[in-house]
Amino acid sequence: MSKSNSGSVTGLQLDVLRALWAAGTASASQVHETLSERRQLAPTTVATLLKRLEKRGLVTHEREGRQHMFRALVTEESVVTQTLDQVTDEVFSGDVAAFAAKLLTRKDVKADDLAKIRGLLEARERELDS
Amino acid sequence: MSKSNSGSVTGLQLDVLRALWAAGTASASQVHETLSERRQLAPTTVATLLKRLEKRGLVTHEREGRQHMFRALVTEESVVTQTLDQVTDEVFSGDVAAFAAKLLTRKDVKADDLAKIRGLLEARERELDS
DNA sequence: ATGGTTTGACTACACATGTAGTACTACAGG
DNA sequence: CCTGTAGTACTACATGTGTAGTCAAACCAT
Repeated sequence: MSKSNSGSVTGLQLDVLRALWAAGTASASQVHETLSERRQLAPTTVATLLKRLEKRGLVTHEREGRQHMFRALVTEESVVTQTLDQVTDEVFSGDVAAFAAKLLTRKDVKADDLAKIRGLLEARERELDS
Repeated sequence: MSKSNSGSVTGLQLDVLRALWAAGTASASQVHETLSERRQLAPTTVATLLKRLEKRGLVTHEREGRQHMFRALVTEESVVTQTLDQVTDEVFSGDVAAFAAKLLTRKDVKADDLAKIRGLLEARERELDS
C-alpha cells in the first residue's frame, strides 16, 4: 500500500531529477554533462546517484544498446509538493498560513514578489470561491 | 562568529529543539517526557539526540548536580528561517514568489488561510512601501 | 552502609547520502 | 584481430541519522 513513495529528495537528488525532467530521457553521462555546471562530480558518482534513485523507485531505465537510458518516474510537481507537505508538517504542524506568513516576512522578499503573490492569491481566492 | 551555523535540522531534531524552546532549560528526561506524546523513544535515544545537537552547536548544557540541563543555542526563528532558505534555494532556485505560488496552489489551502495570508501580504506591502 | 534507581558515557548498528575508485565488458577504430 | 574507450556493475568509505543497549557513577531510602 501506499507506497506512492514517501521520499523527499535532497538537493543533489533533485538536481539529478531535474536533469532527467529536462531531457525526458538521458544516459548517465548526459546527466553528468547537464549537471557539470552546477556540480563537480565524477561520472561514476552520477551513475551511483541514478542507481540509487532507481532503487528508491524515483527513476527507471531501459537499455539501449550498451547504454542505460534513464527516465524519471515522478513529476517535478509531485516531488515539490511532497517536499512542501513535509515542511508544512514538520515545521509548521500543518499550518499553511503560518508557513506562508514566514515566507512573506523574509528579509529578501521584494515588492514584485509580493505583487506576483498577490496575483496568485487573488486567483486562488476566486477559485475557492466559485 | 560567523557561521551562525548552517545546519538544517530534521523533524526529529526539531522536535527535540521545540521541547527545549518550550522549557527554556531541561534535562534529558524532561525532554524525553515532553516528546513522549509525539514520539516513542527510549530515554537514551533522547540523550543521544541532545548530545549530537550539542556537538553540532545547536544546544549546550551545564551540569546541575548530577544532571545535565540542556538549553538551545539557536532560536526557533533562526532554524525555521534556515530551513526555508534552504528550500527556497534548492527547490525554487531562490525564487520566493515561485515558492509562495506553490504553497498557495496546494489542494488543502482553505479560504481562511488565504484570508490570513492576504492580511499578511498587505501588511508586508505597506511595510515595503513605506 | 547497601542496594535499587537515576543519569550520563560509551558503544553499536542499520541505513541513507555524498563521493568516488576499480573491474569488467562490449564496441569502434586501426 | 587487438586494443583503447566508454559505460555498467560492484565495492568502498566517511559522515549523519534513527534507535537503543550496556556500564558505571552517583544518589536516595531503608
